[in-house]
Amino acid sequence: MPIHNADIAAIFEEIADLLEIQEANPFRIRAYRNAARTLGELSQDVRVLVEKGDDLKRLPGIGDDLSARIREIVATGHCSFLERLRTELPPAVTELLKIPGLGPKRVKTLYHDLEVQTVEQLYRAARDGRIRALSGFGEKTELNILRAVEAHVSRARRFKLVVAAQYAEALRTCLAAVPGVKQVTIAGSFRRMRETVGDLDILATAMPDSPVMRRFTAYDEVAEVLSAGAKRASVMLKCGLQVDLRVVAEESYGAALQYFTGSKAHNIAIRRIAQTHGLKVNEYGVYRGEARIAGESEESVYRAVGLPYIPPELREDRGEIEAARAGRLPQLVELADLHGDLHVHTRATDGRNTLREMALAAQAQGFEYLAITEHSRRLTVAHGLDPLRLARQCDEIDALNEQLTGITLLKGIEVDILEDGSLDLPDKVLARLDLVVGAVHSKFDLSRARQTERILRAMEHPCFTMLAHPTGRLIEKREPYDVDMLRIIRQAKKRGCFLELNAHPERLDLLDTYCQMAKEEGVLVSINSDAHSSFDFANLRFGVGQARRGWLEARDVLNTRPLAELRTLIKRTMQPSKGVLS
DNA sequence: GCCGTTTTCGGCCCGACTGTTTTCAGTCG
Repeated sequence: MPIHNADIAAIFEEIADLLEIQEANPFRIRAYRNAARTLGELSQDVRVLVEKGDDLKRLPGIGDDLSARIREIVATGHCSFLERLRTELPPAVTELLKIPGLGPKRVKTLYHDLEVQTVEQLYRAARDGRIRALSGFGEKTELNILRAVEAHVSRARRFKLVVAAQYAEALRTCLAAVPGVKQVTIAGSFRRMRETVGDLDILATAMPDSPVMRRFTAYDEVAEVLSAGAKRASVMLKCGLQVDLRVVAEESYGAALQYFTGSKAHNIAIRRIAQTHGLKVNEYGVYRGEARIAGESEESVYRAVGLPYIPPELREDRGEIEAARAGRLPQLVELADLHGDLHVHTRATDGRNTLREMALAAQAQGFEYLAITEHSRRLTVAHGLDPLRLARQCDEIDALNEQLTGITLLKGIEVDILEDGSLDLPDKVLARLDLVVGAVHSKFDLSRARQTERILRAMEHPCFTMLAHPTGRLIEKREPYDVDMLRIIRQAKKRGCFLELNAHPERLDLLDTYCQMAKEEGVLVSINSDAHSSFDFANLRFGVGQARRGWLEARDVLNTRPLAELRTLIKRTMQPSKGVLS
């Protein structure tokens, strides 16, 4: 079985866990974790790099030792260092580190004094009252462990951004109304527009006597108060979402926002830079010795360490700091840059609104064009269009375009890509359309090679304009299908066609790293709503967020183009030489 | 174990809260 980046990352994580329990040098542990992170986010296959003889030490956080370990893992499929560690400690104990409240010190004590190796053994030890007797533990800790194990078994999940947004907005409104509160901002991964969030981080500025903390812990959706101090509190909502509130004085707002937005890796990198300038950055400000020199705004924090403002979506320590330093930060795309939407449905198939309703809703968004792209006949569950029904819809669109002013409907289709890579409608039918969006809706489990060939072949079709939701994943529901995205992106470049970034909050597919890849290869991405109702245009903000996380600028996005330019770009994807279009 | 605007050696982000202890270690974000 070929070794994937994720396999190597998992090995390094396990090594870090075991070293941690052995109380190894913390910086050595961090080195393994950093390397695991680097590999986990790498868009290229490390195995391929190794086989090509590339120098792995080019990768951040990979030096002599770790590159040798990677080579060993790629060559043999296992890591002798990890195997040696496993003889010293049972591998199952690393599972204990995942229990909130248990760190390496406590896990080590539990293992040595009570021979606890597994979560089940931990549960029994806590239930039987054996943990409270250990030095450094007490009754309260034992109870907390018991509850943490119960919660762990029921598995704390991540929340889709759109779901977290509902809780976040309600809480923000509630807290903003508390006396003495000045500003309330949702920070954390929510502000960075990650596709899912593990918890909500809320920042408030307030007068010292404001009852904001009390109101927060007494909020009626709170199931449990996890911790509560003067400056910080954590609660668990009834829905299972953890919320942390941090309260700071107004003068510290920028520093606290920067700190609380993260990511952790980004903040560590920023603080390290601050050190080289003889500065200290914390959530209250930027300090030279005792003197506070910045912190009222995020801009001031970045300026103090010699950097321009970095947008939250970029703060992942994935090259944004180097880009900032070099003055090469992207001018990220914004919702207002979009001129239209190239993927929506109507009542003709599985949408809820009529053509006219969708057109008017798009116009209300300020759009200049809207492509109607129904499902094709193979997708019977969605009542997909056959050639006759599609022809009728095209006539309807032509007629409606005569009546509408200020918005143009484009005739399209979301045509199924069949298992062999052919398209689900005859060439002559496709040739009448303004654009053809191809999508995989079946046979998700093909091998990587066959799935990739299937899509590449579909893209060869002379009418093919755009690949919809390129990996097919549904967040928290369905894994992406296995494809070689680099090959698909390069094929798109060769063919001059486009990739969709589907803004549906359950899809958000392309992933951010693939957006970056598309940009680097010079392939335009279209941010589409895949709207099935007139309300769904609201989801475009999530798509734009994902695009920003992928470093996309307005010029990297197809549907920021005015209609005339869009038509020219689409026309270029057509290949009349193949005869289909004549 | 990595890395270099002070460094090829000696550093490596920083503070809040909890619980157990009685001045602080452990954990978390």
